[in-house]
Amino acid sequence: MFVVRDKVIHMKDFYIKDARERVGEEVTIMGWVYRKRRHGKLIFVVARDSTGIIQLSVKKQNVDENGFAAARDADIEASIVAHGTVAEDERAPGGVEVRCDEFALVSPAPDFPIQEDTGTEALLDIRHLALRSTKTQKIMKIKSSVIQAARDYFDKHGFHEVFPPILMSVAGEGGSTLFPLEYFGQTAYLSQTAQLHLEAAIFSLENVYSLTPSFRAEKSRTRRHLTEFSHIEGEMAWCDEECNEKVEEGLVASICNAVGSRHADILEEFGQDAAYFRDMEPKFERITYDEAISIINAKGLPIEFGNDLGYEEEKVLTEDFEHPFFVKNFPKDIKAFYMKQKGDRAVCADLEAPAGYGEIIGGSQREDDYQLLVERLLKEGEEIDNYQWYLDLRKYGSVPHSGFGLGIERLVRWILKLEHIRDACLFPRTPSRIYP
RNA sequence: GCCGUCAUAGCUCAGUCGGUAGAGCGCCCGCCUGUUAAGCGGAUGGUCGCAGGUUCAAGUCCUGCUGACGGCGCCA
Repeated sequence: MFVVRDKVIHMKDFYIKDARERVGEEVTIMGWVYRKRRHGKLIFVVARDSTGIIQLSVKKQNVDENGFAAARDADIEASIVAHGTVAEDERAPGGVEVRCDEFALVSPAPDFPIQEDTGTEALLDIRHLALRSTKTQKIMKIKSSVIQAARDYFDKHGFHEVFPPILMSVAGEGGSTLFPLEYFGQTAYLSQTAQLHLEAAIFSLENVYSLTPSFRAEKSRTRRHLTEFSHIEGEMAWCDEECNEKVEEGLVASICNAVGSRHADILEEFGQDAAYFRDMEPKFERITYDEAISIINAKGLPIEFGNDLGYEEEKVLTEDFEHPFFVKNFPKDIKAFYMKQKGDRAVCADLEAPAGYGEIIGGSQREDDYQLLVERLLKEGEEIDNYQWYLDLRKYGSVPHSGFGLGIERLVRWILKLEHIRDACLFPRTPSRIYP
């Protein structure tokens, strides 16, 4: 409850998106000043809230003296409450405006530091204010729906959400760089994947997923990397790699369907075809690593068999695909120790987004044999003691199982074709930015 | 870790051959009753990233440093 000009207001009961259905009615707008144009005794205030923007026309003859002064003094991003009648008017942006009979300033916003031509760096320095932009607002709505759709999918398919630890004693994937931290006299690390702990959880819940931040201490300076990202990971007992890919494509297609049908307006504002997402089928093409190598070579980019696909290779490989697709059966030497192997190959698949937006999912069937895991850990120079708990999972009722990790920001970036992955993040963390 | 670019007003930038620091926008003041990131007039605004060097004179040339941005590698 708060008081504006002697009126007690208990809650907001009008959102700007509903203006068109409320033409002719009196409403109370609560929001922030988005734009302002003064014309002497007439002031146009464009207000925004979480749902949209609308023009408020404030005429001196229609409001009292304090109200007019408030409209005159309300700076960009000042918080305001206004009352008036919703009217159709083709002179107003969007064709609807509110003709105000009351206008009050809730809190001023002198010298808001963002204007039209503010550059990337300056915006990142004041991300806590820049996230008010309608662009960020829309991106975060998409991200929210992506996560909701993912949870819906898992729920419908018999998964349980679990909450693995973020504080870890050892690496999840050998070689990757970890953020160390002081933990009561010993060194702990921020999790770079929940996978190992999810593997433990399947012996209780069989099909599990988690949504956690993951951390990578690589000084990656690219449009595809963050040091902290939102990670959806799934792990399934009694599930081979084929089964794994079915879950992955089902999940991604179902997320795309949901976003396509719920947010056609936002997709189109970002230049995307809503129908493409709404109608996406959970049937993604599968190619092998060997086929990928041939395609890349055929396109004139030489790559030797046995090498991992770098960004240039991914870009060339993905440019002709319309939908996301799997690349399967990478040579075992370029993949992680925990993947099941078959001959010289890892039993794995990465899901690549089209048009060079990069890997969205990395997944594999996991090695379920105790001895083979011990051998690989030793070969990589790891301390077996650190992994004893993980090895125990193969000692007590081991089962074939598979799992995957999906990068939420990468998926959102691909859906909206965002320039940079940090645009898909409220407070992006990169090697050079941990503030604000 | 590697390669490259950049750093001048609150923001976006210009600054020629080394010769007293500029513009647009914003903020502030004034005018304006239908604007569409309005328009017109006025005013304000600077440790030229930091340190050193060359020179009568450095935003400009040289050296070092710092920071950010762009790209590679690593990955989701």
